[in-house]
Amino acid sequence: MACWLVKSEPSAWSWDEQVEKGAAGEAWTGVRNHTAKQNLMKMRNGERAFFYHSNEGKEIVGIVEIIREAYPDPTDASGAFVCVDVRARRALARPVTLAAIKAEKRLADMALIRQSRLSVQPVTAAEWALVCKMGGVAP
DNA sequence: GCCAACGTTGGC
DNA sequence: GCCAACGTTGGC
Repeated sequence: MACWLVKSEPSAWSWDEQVEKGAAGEAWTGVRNHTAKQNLMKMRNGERAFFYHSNEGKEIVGIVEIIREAYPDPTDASGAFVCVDVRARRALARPVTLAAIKAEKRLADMALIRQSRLSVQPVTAAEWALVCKMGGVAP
């Protein structure tokens, strides 16, 4: 199973808002980048993604699960982009900050660092396991 | 099809 | 608020 990381500015959509949606989840809309779209298209039901707060916080705060695979983004009038539905699974016991990720050599190749502007990105199994460990949750 | 100008993201 | 990275647009 592939692992992912999705970014959101908490002022636009926060982890707390995601948690409030509960098991029903919410559409992950607003992606307007083709590389990010490609990644959305690859997501499969049941896969997990880290929920990262950009700008404010700059840390991974939780884990979401894909509950609906890619479909046309209702917020995109052009019809070119897609969204998926995700539901919150659990918060990290300790958020993993960007600074902590940068300080960890084994995470130097994370897309979060190498492609800082990409809002939907793949995470390797090794990266997933390590970030979970740093965050105090089971992989 | 190239490339300069411009806009956006996101860290600092 | 600044700026680097990078995607997009539009003139040629």
